Amino acid sequence: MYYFVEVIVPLGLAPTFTYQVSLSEFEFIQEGMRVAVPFGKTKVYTALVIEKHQRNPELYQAKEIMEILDVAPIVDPKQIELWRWICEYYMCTLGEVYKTSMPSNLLLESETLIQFNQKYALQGQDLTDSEFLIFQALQSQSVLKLQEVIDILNKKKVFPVIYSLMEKGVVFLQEEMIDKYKPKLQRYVNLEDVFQKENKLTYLLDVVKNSPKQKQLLLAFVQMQGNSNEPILVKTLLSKSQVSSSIVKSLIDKGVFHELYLSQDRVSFQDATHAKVNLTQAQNKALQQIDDFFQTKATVLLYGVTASGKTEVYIKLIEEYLSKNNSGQILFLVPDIGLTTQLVQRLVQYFGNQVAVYHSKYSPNERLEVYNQVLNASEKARVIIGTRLAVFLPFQNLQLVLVDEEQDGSYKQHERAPRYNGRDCAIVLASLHKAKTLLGSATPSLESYYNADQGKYGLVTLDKRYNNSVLPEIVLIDLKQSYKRRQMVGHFSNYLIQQINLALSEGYQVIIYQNRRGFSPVVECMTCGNVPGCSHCDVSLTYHKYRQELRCHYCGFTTPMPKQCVKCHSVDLNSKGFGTEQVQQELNEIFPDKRIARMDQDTTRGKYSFERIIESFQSKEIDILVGTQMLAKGFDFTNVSLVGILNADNSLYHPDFRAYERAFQTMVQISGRAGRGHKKGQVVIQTYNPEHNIIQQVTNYDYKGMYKEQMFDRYNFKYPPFYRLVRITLKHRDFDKLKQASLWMYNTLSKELGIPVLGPEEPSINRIRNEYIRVILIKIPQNKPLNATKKHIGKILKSFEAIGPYRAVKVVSNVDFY
DNA sequence: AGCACGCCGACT
DNA sequence: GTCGGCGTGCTC
Repeated sequence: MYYFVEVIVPLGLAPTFTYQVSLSEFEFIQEGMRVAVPFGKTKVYTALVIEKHQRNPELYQAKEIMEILDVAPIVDPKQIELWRWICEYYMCTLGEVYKTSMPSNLLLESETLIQFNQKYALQGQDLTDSEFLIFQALQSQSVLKLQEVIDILNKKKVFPVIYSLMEKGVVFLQEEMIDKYKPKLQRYVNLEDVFQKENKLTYLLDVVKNSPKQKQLLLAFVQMQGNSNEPILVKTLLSKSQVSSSIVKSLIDKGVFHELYLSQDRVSFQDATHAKVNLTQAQNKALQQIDDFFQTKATVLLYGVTASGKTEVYIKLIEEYLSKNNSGQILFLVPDIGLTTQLVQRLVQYFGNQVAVYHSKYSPNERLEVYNQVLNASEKARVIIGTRLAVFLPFQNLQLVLVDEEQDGSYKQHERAPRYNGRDCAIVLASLHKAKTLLGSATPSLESYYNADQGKYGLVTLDKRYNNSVLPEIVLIDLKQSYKRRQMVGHFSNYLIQQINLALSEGYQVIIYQNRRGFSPVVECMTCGNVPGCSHCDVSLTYHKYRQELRCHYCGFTTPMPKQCVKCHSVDLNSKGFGTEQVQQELNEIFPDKRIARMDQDTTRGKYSFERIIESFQSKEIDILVGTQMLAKGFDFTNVSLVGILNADNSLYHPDFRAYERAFQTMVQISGRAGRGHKKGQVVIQTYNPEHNIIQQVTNYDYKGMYKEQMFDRYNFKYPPFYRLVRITLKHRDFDKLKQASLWMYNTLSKELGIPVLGPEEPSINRIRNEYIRVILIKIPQNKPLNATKKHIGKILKSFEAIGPYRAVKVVSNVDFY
């Protein structure tokens, strides 16, 4: 009898693979366990068992697995179900979902190691030059990595050399899987057993009576230990007792203590302070409505204006669900990492160590620990705060999902497959667990509001700000007029400067929003009009003054700022447009005695730089904060009375059907940072188009007006939520080949699908990293079966691949692209 | 996807 | 001649 397992490998390959196992392995293995499998000629992958069976494959001989890596499943059937939904809906492979789902520590790949064969008798006389170099290297270091061989020989194709060395018996190859997880060990001490008695203190003090420091330490120790007999962490013992570590050492030597190393959770929070949330009447009513809706609906949209106190409602809801079900888990999604810190601090006050955090800036070890806590339904991970990645955690008893700022584009993953939307996956995840989902936003996405409108979601509204604070007043400044009347200093209108002065003099802080980083986007030669562009992409370079360089925002290419025009050598270079860096500089000139900081991608590179800026702003070390749309996220700054939006127009004119919706959302969100304390806030919007509908709707906080108008356009021009979009991107280095290929693709799609297909369009940036780009847009009407249509598209993509000359064209499909 | 293999032009 | 580029086929 033969026994097989069906596995997923972490690659972009559609099929599952069949491996043979022995009877005892077959009996031991459960679905959801990992196995190491040989794959292809050299590789070893961590595969996941999703089925056990006895169907012997007819067309090939199944390989055997190498090793079983788990003793119990680490992935459960509900996760696999979610994965299957994702790969069908977002048109990707199970392997890709598997790969993003697992903490990297659980997905080890083999590394080829070149080992010296100790039995090799000769001294290298029979070797060629290259072979001798390797031989030499192996004398000092008996194991070489593949990359090291490449470096030593200084060439790329090293396998011929290695093979010949193998034949000559000098080396052998070894595939090594390294277990990357290292538990974090911490030093503890405990009393030797002889002292572990009722009256230990008197007994002990006698032992150390001649040493005041040791006495001091022991007193602290006994106090900390109480009656528990548990080991005590040396670090805290030292800080409590205020003595040096040598005292610990001498007590160990005396035989009073013994030391031990215990593994420690990498992330741990303080206990809850047992703070209580007190809801206002409006919040209470909202909570009540949410609960009522959850009786009949799985998903509820909480539409609450900025600073209406949504977070308190969330906290109360979490409290409710935690007490209702004593092993229940709650997932709290946030759009990006920057937001977690503030939120975690708040939630820890209420839920203490039951809070866990999960996002991509966590180290692999930290992520693995949280993964395991969720898998084991640990008390330490009852409330999980995370980014979209957190939908892949192995929930055992998920009761409630919260999605804050549900409209935020960062929920959608663009860069690589699976191109999923965390919000939408969260809703599916919740339904698999029969849990409830609450979407929250001050400016809901049209999609979600539409769903609420249609009765698919419950809709709960909070239209008053917390603490009776009022929505900030919005003042429009007409830039055309202001420039004409010379009421501008740089990019600041006189009015805005005056208001900044006023706010600062009253002790408030100011936020200035400019949605462009760098100093100025374009450098232009005033003599010949030449604009330096990126040599790899079809974009102009952005001037970054601080580093005196030109940078490509698409591929990261940088070059020093030229002193003269590269074309005509004129020195008359001028910059057009402006970014955050220039804004900061202007502010420095206008307000030389104020502390001005900047927050954008350039200043928030490091792991904690984001938090640092936020914290120093909160603690009033900064007077004026300049930033990009990062600032639009739900930060709670209580001391900001004024927000300035320098140029509202550049967000309006994006060639994107969501541009207006987004412009509305960011402007309202940014405005919402003002006046969160007691003083009424003010927002100054500078624009060339004060009459523009979106600007007017922002000024009047007219979400419904915006919704109605935009929905009308979406319907007329066949966009979501009325149509589902699938965007196909084709890329290739050869312009003509790409043109042909995309034409074939367009023709086939539009002929076979019988639904609207647009393109193949040359995007406004038509070359990135030396690859040309074409885009095709497929619009799936509501009355068409979604999955069948996607399958059909998938088939067409397959037949595209089958065409020889087109094979090298990279094709990416992006469902519901944002 | 990622990798090895094999064919081709460009140089030491 | 050798090296690296790139198209092609394959992975249980």
